[in-house]
This record gives sequence, structure tokens and C-alpha cells, in this order.
Amino acid sequence: MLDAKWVREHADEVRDAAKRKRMDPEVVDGFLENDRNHRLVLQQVEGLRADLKASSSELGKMSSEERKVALGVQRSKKAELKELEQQEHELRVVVKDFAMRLPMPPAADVPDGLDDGGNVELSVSGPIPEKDFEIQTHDDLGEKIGVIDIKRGVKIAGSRNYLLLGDAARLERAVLNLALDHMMKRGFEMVSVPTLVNRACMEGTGYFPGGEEQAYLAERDDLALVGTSEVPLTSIHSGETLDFHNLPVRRVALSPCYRREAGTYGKDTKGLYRVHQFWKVEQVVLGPSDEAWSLEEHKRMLGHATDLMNLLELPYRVVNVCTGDLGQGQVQKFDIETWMPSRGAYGETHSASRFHDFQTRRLNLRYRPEGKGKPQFCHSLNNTVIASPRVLIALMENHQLADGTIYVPEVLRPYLGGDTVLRGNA
RNA sequence: GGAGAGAUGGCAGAGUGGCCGAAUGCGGCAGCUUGCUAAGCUGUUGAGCUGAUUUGUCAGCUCCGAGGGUUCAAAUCCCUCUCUCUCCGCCA
Repeated sequence: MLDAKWVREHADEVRDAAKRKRMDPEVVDGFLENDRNHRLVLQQVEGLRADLKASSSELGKMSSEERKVALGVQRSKKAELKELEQQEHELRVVVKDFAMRLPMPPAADVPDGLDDGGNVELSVSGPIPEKDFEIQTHDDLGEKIGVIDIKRGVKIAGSRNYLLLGDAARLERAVLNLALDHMMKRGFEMVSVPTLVNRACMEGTGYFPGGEEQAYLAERDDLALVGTSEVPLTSIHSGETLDFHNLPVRRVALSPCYRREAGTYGKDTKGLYRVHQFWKVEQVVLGPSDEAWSLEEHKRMLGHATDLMNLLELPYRVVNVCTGDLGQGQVQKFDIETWMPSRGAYGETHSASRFHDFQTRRLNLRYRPEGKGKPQFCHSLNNTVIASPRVLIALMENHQLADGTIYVPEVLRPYLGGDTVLRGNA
């Protein structure tokens, strides 16, 4: 959400943001018009209320005859007020609805672009592996050595579901545990979070309204399964005013993630790339309302993830996500894309976003600055640390050996009982 | 799932229709004191919105879990919802 006052004074900037993010700029004008009307009506309501209030307190001191006369006047004013209040209430709802859909303007160095094709490569790390044998796709290999079973996953839960068995399941657990330890070493507090959350969390983090189609809903209880632990992690302190001493708040969580993947029929149907349920270790940071700090932290958080990728000895690149591929609330986003031989391309494995105060305004999450200052909205940021099974694709393919076994990077060995290669059930 | 109790400012806690944005205590902040042993005294201390502004503020409105209602007037009465606690039931 944006500050209403700021939007009034920077309407062109917001309209421009909408265009660049490929959203309808009409929301801006819809907001402005209704906001203007709302404030006009609000002034009338407040004036009349003040009037009514003043005369009402007189009533308590009046004699009964005086009161009888005065009551008649009060009643007619009251009726007038009621009508105005009704108008005010309706307009308020409309304004809120528009406000919830206003786009956060992208940072200056976000490249323009229509979709992910417009993303700009910032850096490349590690050579693409060249092998003297044909690399088997993760799903072919996994099936062959009995560690991935997509057919039976589908039998149990429908398309885009899967089973990991034996070494694949062990590898997944190992990578996730490594990721958690990696972040805790860097001062992040590990949190176990709810993944079935209420509407306020989904709205507060910016997934609703608009993303309802992508979420599994438990409608009977008005709850949603989260697509990322960013939702509960960022919502922890909603409605609170934190002390500046406690900032920044750096947290990490491992959680299952659920995504309906509506509108992706026929896309990435092979293998474990796009699935309905996966595990993710996510980092979330809340900090002061300070652009420079926010920028620095964004880079640090990206670094936590790339450092881990280096430890996993995987080839990847970092892209500066373009305007058309940026979400409504994101100011800037860097994706890490990891080389996936089966795709013959880099595939998105991480997404590092900074939001400014977009989420914290919706969540009403503030902090009291040092000294006497008024409470300010925090800045929020998040980034993937590792997501599985997507990272398993990279591990099983890039680290594949000629005999169909999988090389285990040194850093993972302590998590796999010292194993240096995984051979599955072959 | 059943029965009951409750939700008030950073915290504790008073307030059952007009004198209440709200006593008191604690905490925080500022000052004074420093021979009542990290103490005493004094003062101060919520948020949001709207308008005006000589950008210091000023005026008005809203907020006592949330949303509705009754009333000239609601923290206070009524309804719905959410959450918390106690007892019972069920249960990993």
C-alpha cells in the first residue's frame, strides 16, 4: 500500500509505475477520484458531527421543557447525518479497494521490460558443466535409480505431485538443513511458522487481493495455505510498534509451500520444476524506514543465497528483474537462476525482493525511531535461501557422474552421513 | 464439540448511558535533588484521519478486540464475528 497523501501529490509517478509494471493505470485515477469525493463527504460528516455533539452535550443540562424542543432539532440533523455517513462509508470501502491495488513504483535501476524476457543479467557464476556423457534429466535418472516417483505422486494427489524416496528424500532434507544452519550462522533466528493463515496475512503481504487463484483456500475457516513462509514471517509483528533497538529483525523459516499454479497448464509439465507442494527455506528481514539501509540489506540477503549456491558448487546467474515481471508491491527484485541441463537453460530458483513499506503499511507494522520521533513503517525484504525439489534438479543434473550416480558437494556430506556419492536404489 | 468468563492506553487495572480519550499504579521521557542506600520529588508521556498553516503548530473528527444496531447522547445497552481463559469431551 502507498501513503494516500503521497499518491495525491505524485499521481503521475504512480500512473507511470502502473504502466511499467503492465498494470492498468486506471486504478490510479479510480483511487484519486474516489479519494477526493470521500474527503469531501468526510468533511461534511465531521462538521455535522461536531455540531451535533456540541448541542447534544447541552441537552444533559436542560430542563425537560427545553429538552423537548431541542430533541426535535437533533432528530432531523441526525437523519441528515445518517445519510451522509452511509455515503462516507461506501466511498471509504471503494477508496480502500483501489488503494490496495496501487502499484509500488519500481526503483530507478529496474530495467523496463514486458516479461521475464526483459530481465537483465547482472552476474554469472561457475562454468556450465561440460561432460563427456549424456546428462540424464533428473526425472529420468530419479525414476531409474528409484528415488523419484512422479506417477504414484500423481495417483495420490493429482498432477504436479511427486514422491521422493531414499536418497532423493535424504538429499532434500540435507540441503534444507544445510540452508537453515547457513542462515543461523549469519545471525538469523529460525522460526517455525503456521502455513495455514488468515486473510489479513495474505492481504498484508500483498498476495490478496489478486492472488486468490494461486492459493489453496480452506474456505470453511476462511484460511489460506501459504505459497511461501514469507507470509507468516512478515506478518509476525503486524499491528505492533517495534522498538528501534530491536531492528533489524532477521528471521529464517523452513516450511512447506503450496501453489495452485493456475494458468500454467502445459507449462513445465515434465519433472519436478513446477509442482504444487514444495519445501522452502526463506529469509525475511524487517528494518528501519531507510532507503540506503534497505538497499544494502537487499544485497546482503542476495549474498546469503549466492554464498550457499557456491557452497553447493552449482552454476548460476543473477538477473535484475524487469518492470513487467515485478509484482505489485515490489520495488526491486533480483532472481537467482540456476543452470539446469535438462532445460538447457537457467531456471529460477531464488527471488530476492525489497518492498519499501508496501507490506508494512498493509500490516500496520511500525517501529519507534530513536529519540522522540513518531512511529514509522518498517521496510521489509525477503529472499529464498533454498527451495526443493527445484534445487534437486540442479544438484542431480549438474553433479551427475558418468555411471549415473550423483556427486555430493563437500558441504552436504555431514548431512548425509559422510556419503560422497548417492546411487539411489540402483 | 459442550458449558461458562472475559477482551480498556507500552504493561497492570478502574470505569454499567452525558462530567470519559478514559482514574490509579508501573514503565518511558525531561528536570530537580543526591545522606530517606541505583532512592526521593516535580512535570510529562497513545494512535489515526481531515482541514488550515507564518511548517512552530492550530482546529475538528475517529479509535476502549472487529463490524453492525438502539439512543438526542455508548467504553458502558443489544446483535454478529474474532480471539483469550476455566471446566468437560475428543485427540497427534
